[in-house]
Amino acid sequence: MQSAVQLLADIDAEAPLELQPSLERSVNFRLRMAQILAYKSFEAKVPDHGGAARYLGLLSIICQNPGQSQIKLAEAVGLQRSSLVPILDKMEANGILERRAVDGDRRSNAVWPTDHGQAVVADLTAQALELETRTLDGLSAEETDQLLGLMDRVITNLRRG
Amino acid sequence: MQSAVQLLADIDAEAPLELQPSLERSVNFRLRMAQILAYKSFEAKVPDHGGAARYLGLLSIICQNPGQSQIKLAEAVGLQRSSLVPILDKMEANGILERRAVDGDRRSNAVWPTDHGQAVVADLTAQALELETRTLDGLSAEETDQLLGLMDRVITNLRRG
DNA sequence: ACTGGATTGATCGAAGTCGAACAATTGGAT
DNA sequence: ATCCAATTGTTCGACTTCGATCAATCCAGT
Repeated sequence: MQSAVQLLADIDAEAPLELQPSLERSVNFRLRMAQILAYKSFEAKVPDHGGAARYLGLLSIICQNPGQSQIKLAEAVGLQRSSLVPILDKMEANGILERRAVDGDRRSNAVWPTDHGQAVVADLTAQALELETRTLDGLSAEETDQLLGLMDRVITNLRRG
Repeated sequence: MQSAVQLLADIDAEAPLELQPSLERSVNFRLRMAQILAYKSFEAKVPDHGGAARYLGLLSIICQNPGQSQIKLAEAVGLQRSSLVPILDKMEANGILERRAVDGDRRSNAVWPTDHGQAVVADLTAQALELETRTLDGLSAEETDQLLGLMDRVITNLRRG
């Protein structure tokens, strides 16, 4: 059986290029490749909903934790708070979320989903689950659990890094 | 045991924000998070060598497959060929690689590493292996093999997606 | 009550990536 | 030989993210 670790060019190339053998055997390299493929796969097939598809993680957090400040949201998704501003601007303009004033702190905004935003998240989440199903095709329930558990341990290690 | 799947904010936050439960259990979400963490972890600790650290994968390919065209290199690392131009410009200016004329096709460039470029790749590859060791801390050899195998299957699935 | 440092959101410039162009070149069909 | 589509590298404008900075606001210490 051929290793799935080939370079991205292999998708439609004749003579695959090679990496240093030590990199080719690396989990980190696979992480990068899998993430790129998953990202492209998702964005390619999903209606954009005005920027929502790209930031489903963010929007999901907003729905599950309505009323958070922008700074907490930025931290939660690993963006700078300055990067979040135009993203929220766009989603607000598209009627997906609202910025509301916080009483007790006039610096802060509370970010709330609109009804439309909640519907969009539900739709996109369903499509993310479809991608998940495709991603895990052929893996048994036990193997899926193994993979999730091992990835959790890797993530814990990287956090401490 | 607590799940490693928390949002990135948890690194130094008090009250973790939550995702939709279905997303929280997802391999794709973990892929994204792990990749972000690994990327930051690597770039944070490694000397830049004039842009080489960021493009270790590319540089590794160039060393293992010297003389390739820019278009093949771009495909191999998943970049547009237009995006590769300033990257190669910079590395060429820093003496890490060369663009040589190809006899038989005057449109094409052959990209070759310099001696210095090869030394840089060796150095960076060693540091990538260190990150790999940290990433896999606590995993047995069998578990590491399991993880690599499962990720290969996931990647194969994503390719077909 | 006041002051100084911290926090929040916003703004700006720099850098990276993409996609649509473009010029030069190649190769195939006639 | 000649034309026309495809290929290669490049340039350009749009968009995204970051880091530094700013104004407004909050809060702790006095």
